Formats: sequence, C-alpha cells, structure tokens
Amino acid sequence: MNYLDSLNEPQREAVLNTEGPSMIIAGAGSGKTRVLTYRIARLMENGVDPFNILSLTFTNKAAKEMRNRIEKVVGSEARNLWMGTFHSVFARILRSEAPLLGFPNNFTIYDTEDSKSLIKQILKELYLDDKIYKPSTVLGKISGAKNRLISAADYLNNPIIQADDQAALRPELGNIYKVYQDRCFKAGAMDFDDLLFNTNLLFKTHTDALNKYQNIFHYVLVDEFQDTNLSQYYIIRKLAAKNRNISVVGDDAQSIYAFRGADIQNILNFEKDYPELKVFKLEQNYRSTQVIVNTANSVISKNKAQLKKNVWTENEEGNLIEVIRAASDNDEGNLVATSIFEEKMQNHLRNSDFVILYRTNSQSRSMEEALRRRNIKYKVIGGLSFYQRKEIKDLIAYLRYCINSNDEEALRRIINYPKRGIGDTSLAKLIVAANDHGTSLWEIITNVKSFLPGRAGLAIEGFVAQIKAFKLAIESKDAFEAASQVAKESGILKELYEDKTIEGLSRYENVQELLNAIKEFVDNPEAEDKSLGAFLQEVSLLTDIDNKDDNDNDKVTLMTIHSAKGLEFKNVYVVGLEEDLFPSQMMLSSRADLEEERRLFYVAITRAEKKVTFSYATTRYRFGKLKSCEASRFLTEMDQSYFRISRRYVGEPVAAQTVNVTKIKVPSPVQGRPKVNYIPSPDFKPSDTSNLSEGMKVEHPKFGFGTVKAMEVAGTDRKAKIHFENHGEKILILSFAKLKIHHG
DNA sequence: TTCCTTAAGGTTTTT
DNA sequence: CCTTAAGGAA
Repeated sequence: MNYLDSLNEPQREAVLNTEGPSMIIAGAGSGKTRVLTYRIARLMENGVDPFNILSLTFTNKAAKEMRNRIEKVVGSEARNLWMGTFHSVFARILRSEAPLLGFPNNFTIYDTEDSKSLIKQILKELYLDDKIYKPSTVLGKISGAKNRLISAADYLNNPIIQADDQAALRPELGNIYKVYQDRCFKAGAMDFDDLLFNTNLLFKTHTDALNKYQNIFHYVLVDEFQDTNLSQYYIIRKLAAKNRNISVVGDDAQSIYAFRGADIQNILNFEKDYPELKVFKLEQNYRSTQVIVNTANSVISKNKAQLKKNVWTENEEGNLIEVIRAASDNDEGNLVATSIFEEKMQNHLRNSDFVILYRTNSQSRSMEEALRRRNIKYKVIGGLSFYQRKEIKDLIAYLRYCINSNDEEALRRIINYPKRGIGDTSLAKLIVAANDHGTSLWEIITNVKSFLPGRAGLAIEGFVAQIKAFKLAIESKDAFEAASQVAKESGILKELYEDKTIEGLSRYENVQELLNAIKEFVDNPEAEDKSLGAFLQEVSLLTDIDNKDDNDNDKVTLMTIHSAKGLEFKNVYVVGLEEDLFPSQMMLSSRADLEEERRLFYVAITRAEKKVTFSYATTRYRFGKLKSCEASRFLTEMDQSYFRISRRYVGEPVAAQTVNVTKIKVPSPVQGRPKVNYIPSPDFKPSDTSNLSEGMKVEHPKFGFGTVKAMEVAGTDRKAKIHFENHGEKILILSFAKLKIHHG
C-alpha cells in the first residue's frame, strides 16, 4: 500500500475513489499517469478482475507503458486488462460482432488514402468536379458527420445541413456520402470513423450485444478525455450505463484535436449526464521548473474559454527561456543544432534529453540537415510513416485483398501492379459491371471471360489464379511464410530489385523490413492471434508515436507538437514561431481556432522539465519561394520576463557566448480591470526603437498607449518596462515588440 | 496500354 | 520545393 504515500492529497483521493462516476481534471505534468496507473492497480487489489476493466488511452504506446507500470505493482495479471486506443479496442470488438451489422469478420480498415481514392472514384462516376468537391474536403465533411453520429440518411434528411450545402454550392455532398457508405459496405470496409460509428450502431441496434459488453466492462476509464468526440463519448456512456463506474481524465487546456471532431462539450455534458459526479483537480506540477510553469500559464491565460485551474509547482526556478532568432530556416536549424550540442556538453546530457517540436511535419527537413551535419543522432516521429510508403502499401494491398476480396481499393492498387496490361479502361468496365449486376468485383473478375473476352480478360484470369494461390498459402502457412510468398510471386520484390537507384534499393529494403515485422509478429509469444488478418489490423491502427524503437535510443527526437502530447523531455525546442506558421494561417479565421493553436503552444511548452528554447526565422522557403516572416504573436503576447535573447545570430561564431541578464520580476497583471481589445490608430506603423528611452510615450498594437518606465540593455538583448494605461506594466523585448513612439 | 514530358497545385495537425 | 494529374506519342 506504500504507493499511496507517494501521492499528494488530491491524487490519493482520485485513486481511492474507485466507485461511481468521476472526473479528474489534471493540469500538465500533474502526475495524471501515476493516478491512472494506481487507480487501476487499486481496483485489482480490491479484487476486480482485470478482464472487467476497460482503459482507453490516446496511443497504443501509452497503453503499453501503463500496462507495464501496473504490472510492476500488481503482477502479470495486468496483461488481461482491456487497454488501447478507442480505435483499436472497438476494432477488436467489431471483429467479432461485425456480422450483426452485415459486415464480414475479416472487414478491411480503410486508411485516409483509401478513403480519398474511393471518393475520387465516386466523383468520376457521378461526373462531379473534383475542384469543387475536393476529396479531402468531402472526406472531412463525411468524417465530421460520422463523429456527430449523423448517418448518410440523416444527412440527406436534415434540412439544415441540406440548406448549408446548397448555400456552399456543394449540394451533392449528401449523395456522395451515401454512395461512399454503400461502396464501403460492399467492399467489406470501414474507415477510421466507421469503427466508432458502427460500434455505436451495434450498441443501438443490438441490445444483447450492448448487454454483453456492459457486463464485461464493470469499470471504464478514459484518458485524454478532452480529445474525445461525440461518437466516442456515446460509446463509453452506453458501456457505463449499467455499472456507472466511469472515470475520465483530461485537461481542457490541452485540447488540440477539435479538427478531428474532438468536442470540449463532452466535459460539460459529462457533468450533466452524471449529477453524482465526483471531481478531482490535480494542480501541482511535478514536471517543470517555475519558469516553465509560469510562462505556460501566461500563455493559456490569453484564452477565454477554459475551466478554472491553477497550475503551480514547488520545483526550482530553473533556466530562463532562450529565444533564438535566425536569418532563415536553414540558419534556424544550424542554431538549434548548435544549441543542442552546447547544452549537451555543458550539462552532460544525452541526445534523448532533447526534443525539437514544430507545427508542421515539413519543418523537420532543415532541422535534420543541421543535426546530420553535426553528427547528432536523431529520429523523426510521424511524417510519412513506414506504413504509408508506396511499396509497403502495395504489398499490404495484396495481403488485404487475399483476406477480403471485396476490398475495392486494394484491388485497384494491385490489379495492374506490377504491370500486367490491365489498364484504366478495363478496370472501369469491371466496376461498371459490378455495379450493374449488384455483385462484388470479385465475382466479376472470377468470371471475367463473359465481360472482357479479349487480351485484358486473359491477363485478369492470370491475376485471379495468382490470388487464389495466395489465398491457399495464407490458409495453410503461417503469416510470415505466406507474406513472403506473396512478395516474391506477385513480382513486387523483383520489380524493386531491378530498380538500381538509391530510392529503389531502399524500397526493396523496406519490403524486407515489412516481412521482418511480420516474422516478429508471428514469433511473439504473447500475441494470442497470429493470423495475417490480425497483423494487418494492428498495423492499420498504429499511431505515429507507436513506431517501435530501435536498439539505439539515445537520439534527439523530432516531431509535431500534436505527436508530443503526453510526453516529456528535459530540454524542449519549439521552432518556427512565426506568424502564419504557428499559429497556422489556416487557424486565424475564428477565435476558437486561434485558441486551439494557443493550447497547442501550451502543450509544447509544458513538455519541458528543465529548459525551453524558442526559435524563429526571419525568412523561410515556402513552396520553393523565399518568404519573409514575422515573429509569432505568441512570442509577443506572453510574459517575457523570463526570456533571454540568445546572441546566436547569423554570421556569429558558433561558440557564441550567452549574455548575462538579470531577470526583471514582472508585477502580477492588473486585477479587476477588464482588458478591452485595443484597436490601433489607423496610421499605426512600428517605429525604430533603437533610441527608445525612459519616459517616452509609445503605442502598442494590442496594449494601446503607455510610458517607458525602465530600459535594460545587454548587447543585442534589449527590454523595456512599459506601463500601459489599460494593461498595467509589461516587459517587452524590443527585437519583436511592435511599438510606435509618440513624440511630445 | 504504357511511358514520357510538362503543368499545376499544394503544408496544418491524426486515428 | 515536392508530388501528383494530365496530355501526347510510341
């Protein structure tokens, strides 16, 4: 029972309160994972069978780690817990219940690429313009509807939605949605959103199935609750309806997935749905220094929509936050890499103590180049993941097709790869035939002679014979041997082997790597289902962060801020802090979007234990063109009292010295006075501030008019303490604060 | 049907 | 800058 002693009061209460509904509001770094771990351990110690506990996490990796930690407390029984992401847990359940909904047990899971490809196909068939109905937009609409549990029929019958689509000049959206669903159904396929939508459907239409799972899951726990969507919320609410032992953990300040349908309303609904709810607030931060916690708080305080929470820490004050300004994106990479190198040497750190976080995946390039030049080992999370590579998807499409021969997207991929003389026109004829006869493509191509008598028909017969042989192999051999046979006899390996370019070589190696992964899967003694189908399912639901580590773990990590959720590092670099990049220019149109960007920034800062470094570039290549950039508004709006401007500017020697700056304590913000949005004078133009001095009157585009109270100059690092009429005292850094000097 | 050249357009974030 | 779509010739 000693673990209880290691918890603070609210943590302990949250752990001990195992019965009934509860909500744990957990600030960043407040020991949320510990609480969840011990809570589950506690349940098991109280005699609850692990088979009766469902714990939903945001990544499979988080589930695995938590399982290991619980195992350390209660032993190997922890393996029997139901743990995983929403998608993987309910895919598993659907795997056995799918026939109730008319799907085969071996249904395929379409990834985003498959979905878009199908939408393109449908647009062609309906003679719709893909400039107006852009596949990604259409998919987004369909996804949004599904996440709010609106079926295609509901969509078509809803007058408000129809009016909206009419007004947006996209009246056919509902129709596309309907055709898309029909085609998925016929293909025996579900997309990511269908996994959740169909789980809801299952529980709604089959009370016996619902009862079954209600009786299995006596306890339901949900991590990262702020990032669940309505569809997910309904699932857990249904599951918990009988026992009402439901516990959710989240932090509204870290909600960053609204674009995926996540709805902060879920937190409010939760309070309404469970009036007997117990709420626990974890506010003490154990992860970060005071500098980091205070800075992060100053960022998030700019948001209007938030729950009341006071995150604080007893940790040391810690390093100042360093701000690097670079001349270009490449320069930014160099300065960041140099900084990492120096920090590492000075403080005896490991590569793995560092993370570089950015808004978009494309920003990794300049960082990678700079790190490589300095021989600093790194790994990139996300981006084009292994399983999204063309050669991998091709082989997987063969395997998918052997398991589910109605899988239209897989067929489209492989029917003429490697080339066997079956072109678009032949395939189009087959699809038309399938639609006209109301049968599956597989039935058409197994009787191809009656539809395509010529040379193309012959080629298809050869293809079908091959697939039949593969199916036999999959039935009689283990997954690895079968997949190897498919790779060889399909001609994929040969095709890649003959490509002697560097890319070709690496593609060949990637396919071998996939086969290795299947081998490993088959050899894993813990896996209960070693079938090829099980492998494919697991692989299709991997998250970026789930990619398994190689043996050498001492690497600098590069990833998007989204991927970094839930992780922590000693030193964090948040790079590319420029207007239009972060916040992204796509997110400037509404207040809600901008607030989400700010929460994202908050998440980035709060990953750090010891030190945060910000960087931005004044020019950056975008679409192959050099564009000039401005420092992000996030830099200008936050509390800058802990900033230290790095002297790492272009042209300076690599071993630039750091400036010694005494920190100015910032007075707490003026209380009680409402902060009105200041509208700058129409002729507002930032002045040259190199001669700014005490007593001058200035105008700031956000804070309005003020008087300079004090100046502090240390090399290139210049700060001004300014008293603003409506916002009190602020300390601004002159290299990016925009100020107009008013004379007289 | 395939392969080559050229043009256009695209970067948020992810299960 | 990159990748993908489209168009034309063998």
